[in-house]
Amino acid sequence: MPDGEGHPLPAEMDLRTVLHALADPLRFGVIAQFLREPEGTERTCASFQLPVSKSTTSHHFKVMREAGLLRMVDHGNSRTAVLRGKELDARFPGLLDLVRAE
Amino acid sequence: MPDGEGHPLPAEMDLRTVLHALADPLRFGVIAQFLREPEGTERTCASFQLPVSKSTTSHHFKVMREAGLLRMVDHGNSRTAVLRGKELDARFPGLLDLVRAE
DNA sequence: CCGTAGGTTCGACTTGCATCGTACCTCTGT
DNA sequence: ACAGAGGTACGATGCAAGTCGAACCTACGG
Repeated sequence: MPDGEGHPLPAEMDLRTVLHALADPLRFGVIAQFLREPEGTERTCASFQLPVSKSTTSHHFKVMREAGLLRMVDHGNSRTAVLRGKELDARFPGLLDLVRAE
Repeated sequence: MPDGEGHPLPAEMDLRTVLHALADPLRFGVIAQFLREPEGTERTCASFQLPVSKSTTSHHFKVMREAGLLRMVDHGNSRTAVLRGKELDARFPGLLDLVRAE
């Protein structure tokens, strides 16, 4: 599957979709972990060691990707996820700060 | 039922609970309508004329109340809902601005 | 060339949430 | 005293979302 789709432009991002993505405890935790690391940090999905199966992990990352929270980067061997920090700050100012403050 | 419970203190408010409450289209619409009116505006649940039954409307207002978004005020005859604007701005700065900007 | 690691997809199951109807409560106005 | 308006509580139902296992794909390393 080519990277291709699943990465909305900032203008296409829907606040309710983003809020729904963040409302799940596992997904919220992933975003919160990204915010504790330097801007632009890349991590594999597996590195979070979520307490669910591999397919469920993939599902959650798909939800976050389609909401616009993450960008999946293909590195040949392993794909990595990156928080779309600057784009989210521009589209939804203050939102990530709220997550960070938690 | 006395007003009593169901009104968390700002410190007790949970961001994920609030995000979940806002993720629903009907509830999001209610909060958005409050934001288009003057601070402190009181409205009955029925005044929103949500396209659902009376019991479902009550359910949605309960979710918003327990999340801390609204305060129900008993006026003898009819109870009214008020957006907890200042408290939310203090606890989750920028959150209501995001809803307002939508 | 094959095994392994990291992800995705698919179908099935299960839990959660929105929804409804009904019954009930509390005030108000008549 | 009673009827109606506005809300709440409860049980049941239907659909969406989270979860899983199994199969598959791609790239890398031995």
